[in-house]
Amino acid sequence: MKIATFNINGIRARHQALTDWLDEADLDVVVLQEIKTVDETFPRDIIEDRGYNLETFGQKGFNGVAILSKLPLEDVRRGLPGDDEDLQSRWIEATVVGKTAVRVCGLYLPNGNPAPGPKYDYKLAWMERLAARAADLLAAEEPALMAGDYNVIPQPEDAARPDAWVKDALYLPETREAFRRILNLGYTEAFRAKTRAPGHYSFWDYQAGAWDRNDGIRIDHVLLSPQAADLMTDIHIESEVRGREKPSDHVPVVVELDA
DNA sequence: ATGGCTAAGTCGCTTAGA
Repeated sequence: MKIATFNINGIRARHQALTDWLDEADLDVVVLQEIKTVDETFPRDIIEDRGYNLETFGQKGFNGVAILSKLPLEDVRRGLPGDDEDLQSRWIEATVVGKTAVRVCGLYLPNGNPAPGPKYDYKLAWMERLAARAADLLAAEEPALMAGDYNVIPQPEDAARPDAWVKDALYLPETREAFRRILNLGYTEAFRAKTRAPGHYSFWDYQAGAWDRNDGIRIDHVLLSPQAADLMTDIHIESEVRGREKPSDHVPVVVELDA
């Protein structure tokens, strides 16, 4: 089962980039972030015409997540539990049944800048709620994964210029601690299970020629429950996508499970 | 401390992103 996460940065502005990639990548499941539209104006046809089932959790203008799957999507849930007042669309999950059933969660973790401030408080509170959901998923003792734009640079080797990020919400010690707390519940960070090498990024800013200078950061992650980690056969970052026409500022991360 | 770019809504600027 090939599962990808991709922050698309506006689904309506990214028809070509998304469909070109979908047509060549041969995926079973995709979680998308920053669709930046309500469900009513999501371009369902470009997805469904390619044989995907589709579940969206949109929002006007910002945020918004979706799950695409060639297999049926079962028991779909929208919204991260733990705060009924939270109106931002940043979490969707569903079960995909291949050889094995896999609980697939797609997430768009808050950016949190500027820090300190209310946006950073929201980020940390959201990460607390994520930890609670993550613990519940582990308790099920089944293959589960949480994939998406975490807006967390876990380690210095995950940035081309770590010094430039020391006061940023993506890299503050408290952010990285909260991310580690989730990992330490018992999750495997899929990409780091494959390699400790520096220089692998998933985001390059549109500004200042960041792509041309390879001034990137790795903030799109896949976390695996132990039962899912046992099934992982490969993972890679599709950085080449960033160099195409009218790209997202993020690139897809693709994990393969024997499931 | 920055804000060189991009998307979307409020539609000629502002907000948000990271």
